[in-house]
Amino acid sequence: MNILAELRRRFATAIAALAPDSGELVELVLPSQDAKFGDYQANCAMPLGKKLGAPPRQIAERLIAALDVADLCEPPEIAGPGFINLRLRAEWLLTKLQVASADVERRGIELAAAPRTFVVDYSSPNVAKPMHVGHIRSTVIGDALCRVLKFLGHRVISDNHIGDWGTQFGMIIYGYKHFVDDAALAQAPVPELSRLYKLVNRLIEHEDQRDNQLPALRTKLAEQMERAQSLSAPPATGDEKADKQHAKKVRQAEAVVSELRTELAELEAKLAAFAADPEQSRLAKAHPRIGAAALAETAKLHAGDAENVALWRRFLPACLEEIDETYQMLGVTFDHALGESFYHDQLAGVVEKLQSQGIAVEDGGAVCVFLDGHEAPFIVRKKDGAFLYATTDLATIHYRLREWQPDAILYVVDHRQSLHFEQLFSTARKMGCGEMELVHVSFGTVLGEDGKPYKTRSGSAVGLKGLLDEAVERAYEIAAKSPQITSEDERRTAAKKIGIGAIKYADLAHNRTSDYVFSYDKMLAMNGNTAAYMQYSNARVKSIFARGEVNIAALRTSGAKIQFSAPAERALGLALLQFTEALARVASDYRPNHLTAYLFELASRYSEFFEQCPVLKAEDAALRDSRLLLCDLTARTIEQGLALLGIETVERM
RNA sequence: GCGCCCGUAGCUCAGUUGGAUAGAGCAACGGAUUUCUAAUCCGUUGGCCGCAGGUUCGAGUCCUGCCGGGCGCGCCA
Repeated sequence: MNILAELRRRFATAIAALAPDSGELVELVLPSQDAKFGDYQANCAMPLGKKLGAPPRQIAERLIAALDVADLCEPPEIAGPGFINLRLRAEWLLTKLQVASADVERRGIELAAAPRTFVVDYSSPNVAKPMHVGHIRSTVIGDALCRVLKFLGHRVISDNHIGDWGTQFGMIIYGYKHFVDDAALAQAPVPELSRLYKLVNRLIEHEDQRDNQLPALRTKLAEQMERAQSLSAPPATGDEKADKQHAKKVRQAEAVVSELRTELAELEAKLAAFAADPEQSRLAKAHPRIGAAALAETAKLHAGDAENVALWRRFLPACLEEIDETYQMLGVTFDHALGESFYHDQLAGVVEKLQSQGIAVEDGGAVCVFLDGHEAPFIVRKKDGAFLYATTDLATIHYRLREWQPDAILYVVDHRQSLHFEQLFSTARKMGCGEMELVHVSFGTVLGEDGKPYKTRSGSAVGLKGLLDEAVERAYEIAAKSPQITSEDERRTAAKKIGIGAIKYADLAHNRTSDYVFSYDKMLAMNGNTAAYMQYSNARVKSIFARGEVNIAALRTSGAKIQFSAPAERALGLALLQFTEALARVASDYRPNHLTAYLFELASRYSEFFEQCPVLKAEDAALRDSRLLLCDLTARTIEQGLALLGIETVERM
């Protein structure tokens, strides 16, 4: 039951009676922020008053007269400039709670009246490269969105657009041809391939740092120093504004120089450290221009070279296995994992189509799409003939359109790629993709406690597996503290659920559009808006049934009635009925933090209830049953809510 | 140079798309209780919502300009 939607339906009729073309004003029916203003409030009398040229309070009266809510609300009240405050009738709430309680399958949550088809594109790691902290948000947010949309009755197709056809594979092939340890490969392919990738990657990185980055940085530093120098002796113009702007430019130029200096020092230190390792320097000397060589292997693969294609076929399963291990740990699955390689034979066709439609033109040897509002073109074919991820993404849209006819494709990808998606979507629309909604579900960066992007001390990306392991390890301490858990086995299982849950919840609880600071201590805290707190709340609620030896499943369908004997019960009951609204919000703006906020709110309502209302020691059996049912519905809501976030619960904690 | 995003309590973050007196957790301080799991609950302190204008019944939210920060910008993904 979606109370808000129901109230809006009722108001739509009333508004139409006053002003036929003001349907959008139903959006101004909202949950009240303060209980003293009732449960919900309608704020449409003010704009309507303006439109109709009448005092808002008078409009409010006319709205109420035209409004048919007697079955669900107490008589509406007008307050302030014309707010209409609505308080739901207890009997009505109780009826709806009773329905939710008895509905074992879906606890009263209705399926979408108009189901849509969503393709959700998320996670998208590069095979060969170990997954790192940068993949966590996409994976976790995408998974949660899939679960919520599916639960609401939509058709959801999750597709992991893995990078299985790029340069990293060239590196592995190069590594295999020059550094392979055959015995190790035969025994355990995954670690050996991983070793090869890392080795080649490090050599290429070093080469790039030495031959490209270092000189470039030096040049840039010299330029900027010169610039700072030339700025530092300004002619005082007497114009205050111009002088201020000049001073700002000087400050900025100096800051840039100091930043570049630090950068240069760091780079030099890295190169020195590399040179100090005799084995590494030997390899670097033995493999000059390794970057170009790896690219050549990639090019051969793309060109269909028999040996490289065979190696690709041979190595890919092992690489996927490695990734799957992480997904298993996270409890994340996909309907499809159609990677870049799946589209490689469709790319030429995409470019041809763009050109024949006159959307793309050749420019400087490359095939480009020039778009309004963008200076830089969207390049779909390089001058050397190779295709880019822009090309693959367009081919992917075509394939999805043809194969699944989606109403929307969601790309759960970090915000730095927003320009790419703007261009991609514009180009796709030019090519024609109907009414389909294309959404970049963007998110911010995971930061360390210093406020900078989360990195290891040496400056490399933090491996995802290690990150998860550490969370589980730390969660073990929580499990070990529980007097409820007695077996080592249960402790281990609980630690996994608490640790993984903590990481996921911390991520999902933040507004995805902002960056957030990664902190084990905060995410594993037993207080506040964390998974551990929610899991603990749930375990505590459920412990009541065991202690009271209650067969709660039987009670649900026994016909026992829920009643409100105290304000805390009513407040809890109302919160329980608002679960649907939270889910609807998640689905409408693709933001799971609406659900975490709801769950935390629900847990607070439950705490107050639990404090004020004895359950097992209730005055009489009927009240005890009623409260048990409220407890049960709370636990089921928390469990269902966490499950929709991809988070498991524990029985004891 | 151009474009996008951000600035809310000491810290970490919400703020239902323009609604009433801006919220939560942590930290600090003060209370409660013979526990249904004290991993609790209640209260107090703490805010020029970066600054200045504007729009209107009403602005943390919208528009403009500044200040401060992040990110991106032709052949990487």
